[in-house]
Amino acid sequence: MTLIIILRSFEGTRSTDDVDVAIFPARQKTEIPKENPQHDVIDRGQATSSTQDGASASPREPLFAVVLREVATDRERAASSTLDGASATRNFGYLPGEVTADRVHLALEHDINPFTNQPHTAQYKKILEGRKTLPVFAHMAEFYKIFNKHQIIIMIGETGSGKTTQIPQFVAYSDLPHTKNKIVACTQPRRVITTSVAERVADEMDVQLGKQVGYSIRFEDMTEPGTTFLTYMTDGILLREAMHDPDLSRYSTIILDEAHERTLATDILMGILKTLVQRCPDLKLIIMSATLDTLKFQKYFTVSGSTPVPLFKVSGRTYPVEVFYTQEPEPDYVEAAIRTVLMIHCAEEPGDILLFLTGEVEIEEVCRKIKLEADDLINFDPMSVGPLMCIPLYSSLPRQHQQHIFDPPPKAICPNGPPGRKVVASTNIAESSLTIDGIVYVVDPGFSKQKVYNPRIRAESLLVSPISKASAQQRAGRAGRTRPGKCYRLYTENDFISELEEQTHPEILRSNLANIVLILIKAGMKDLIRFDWVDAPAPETLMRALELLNYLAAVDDDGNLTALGSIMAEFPLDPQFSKMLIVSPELKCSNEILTITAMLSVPNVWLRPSNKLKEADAAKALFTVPGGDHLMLLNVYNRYIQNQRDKNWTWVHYLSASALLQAVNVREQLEQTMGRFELAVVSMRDQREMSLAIKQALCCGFFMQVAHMVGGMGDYMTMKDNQACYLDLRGATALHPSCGLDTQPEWVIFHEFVLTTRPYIRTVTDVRPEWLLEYAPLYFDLKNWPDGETKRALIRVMMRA
DNA sequence: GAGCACTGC
Repeated sequence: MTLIIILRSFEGTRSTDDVDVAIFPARQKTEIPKENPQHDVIDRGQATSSTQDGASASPREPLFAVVLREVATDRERAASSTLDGASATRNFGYLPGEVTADRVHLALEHDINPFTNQPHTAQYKKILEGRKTLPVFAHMAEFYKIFNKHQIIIMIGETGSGKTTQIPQFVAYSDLPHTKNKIVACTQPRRVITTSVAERVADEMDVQLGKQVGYSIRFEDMTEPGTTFLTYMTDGILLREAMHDPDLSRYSTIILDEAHERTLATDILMGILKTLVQRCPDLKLIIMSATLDTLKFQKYFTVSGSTPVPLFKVSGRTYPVEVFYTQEPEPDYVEAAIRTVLMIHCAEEPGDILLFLTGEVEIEEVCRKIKLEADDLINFDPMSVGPLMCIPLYSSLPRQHQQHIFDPPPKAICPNGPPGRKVVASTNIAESSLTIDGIVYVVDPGFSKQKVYNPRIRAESLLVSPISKASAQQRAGRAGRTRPGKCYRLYTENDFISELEEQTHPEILRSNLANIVLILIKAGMKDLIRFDWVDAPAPETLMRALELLNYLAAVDDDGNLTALGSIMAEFPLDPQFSKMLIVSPELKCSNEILTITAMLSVPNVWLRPSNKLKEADAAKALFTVPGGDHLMLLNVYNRYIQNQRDKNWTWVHYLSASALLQAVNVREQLEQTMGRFELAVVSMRDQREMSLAIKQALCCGFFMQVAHMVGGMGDYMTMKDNQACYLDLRGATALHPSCGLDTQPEWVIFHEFVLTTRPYIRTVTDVRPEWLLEYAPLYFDLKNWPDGETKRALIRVMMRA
């Protein structure tokens, strides 16, 4: 078994990467030092407007019409040598890869849009004037000097430098992708930014969105093949494309933006592109990042022995932020945060406050307390303290509630009274995804919830952990977007310097990689140990991923992709789900499995507002079905469809309308993928038969997420892996209280393992052990199991059969 | 008898 050898070789190189959870030293009280504050002034970029040189051109001649002709003649010249080089001068030197900033300025000032040959609209000039004030714009000449000469560039562009909108346009002028049927791509980690930036750039280039400039995100392709030459896309989309076309041959230049965020997809793309650029000398690559880990990228992309990949730096345009630290560590950051907010409210100039917390419950609690305290202050002294409004912000908050962060601060209570102030208490969503205008003060306790993956128990879980220096800097920066601001860090400067990691651990070191490994194998990269990772994941994580894929029969014992695995890779899902979907037509329940998969792929649909807990639980109980939580999700979805996806209906039943709508979209997309492989969408009439079939399908995908009740007291043992199925109850878990089962079945399949007040399994359905033995004989090969209650139970099941 | 940080295909 080669797979075993591959796995062994992982074991041999093991350097398990346990995530450090350093907690700040405990201590007594907080003081915000007002005198002698520590300054941490954030670089203020200059807004320099570019200067135009005197290169003259007849203003009416369409420039790119000339370019197109020139390129054509260039090709002819190469073919027949009938033309001399003079034409290049006549046509302002527009040759791919040879353009200069002077020429581009000329084109920008021209009356005719070179990309459409239409006269520019009135708004074009107006927008152009704005663009000229962006810091990046002043560095155009420098950019072309580097870009024309090098295949790879690392760009450091701080917040507000304009890199995301301008650099792809600069590239387009140099690559002239439309003249050679190529595309310039710029990836983003998030969908909203992708679409809004594309829209902005289409305006700047004076073209219609979806024509020359477009975007591509899941569920929405706003591009026109043959016309679009600049595409903004999410990194996941490009990764999917790389799976099908490892040469990414459509592209002339690929720009990976926000590389410092180190999303899974961007990390893998960096690995793929590093080898790809060596193979394809015509492909250019720009890595754009906001922080100084660009040196790491530079080192990574520089092939040993050759000259270093050039760095191109443009400073940002933000206002200085003064940073304060506490003199002593804070024993209770929540309490300290409340005190700091109130202190700012009483003592500081008008300006809104952004407070970073870790999760929904904490945020709601803090908002409630701040409101109580602020009301007390007003009652006590209405003439010196203004009203304070505290707004929660986290992603599962319904959209219309999220909108409140844009509300103006409350008005003064009496005509000459002190003005009101707005506090936004937010999760990390406000660190990079959402920008709130008017924030002048940031309160940063220094923690966030972070995903950690423990390959040994195969579980991802969320842990409240200290943030990184980079993250703290990002949070502070949020105070300086509209005017100079202040950031109060609720930890000591010493802790900042010595306790915080430089960067947040990249996602790839904190995730289950089964999905990624399948994509890489499908893209032809079988040798995962030698894959050139920016940061290599723990060998054990890779081993677990390969092992899972092998159990699911997606890869064979030699580590080769099977026919089944090849189809599985096409689904935008974890491999357990795709396996389950692919077998479901045989079990005559693919219609239902599609729905269950969609429901489990979107955020939690159950709303539970803190002031309506009982009502929400009662509403949820109405959806209960005997079979378990998976069938309950199916029931909710079907009722949602029966009720014409009515928002009102979702509201009265305490269901998330947006999550359900997402489920509809996901389901549609999965159904399309099923269709591509002629997997039928079928149902059974008999309800009892059907629920049995659904549970069997669940077993086909999730046989590794089985728990067995031991001891009869509601303690369950999860089967972490063949080796660790001990009687030891330290590993015992329980059904989560949200579970809809009214009994405690002996064998269950669970969707999530959560670590909160204790280990829980959530979203649970009872199954029969004989199905497990039937559908996953490889995994349940008892020869390899240690003795124990679970093994004995399984042997009894075998004997019965 | 609890609590889903945040993205992405």
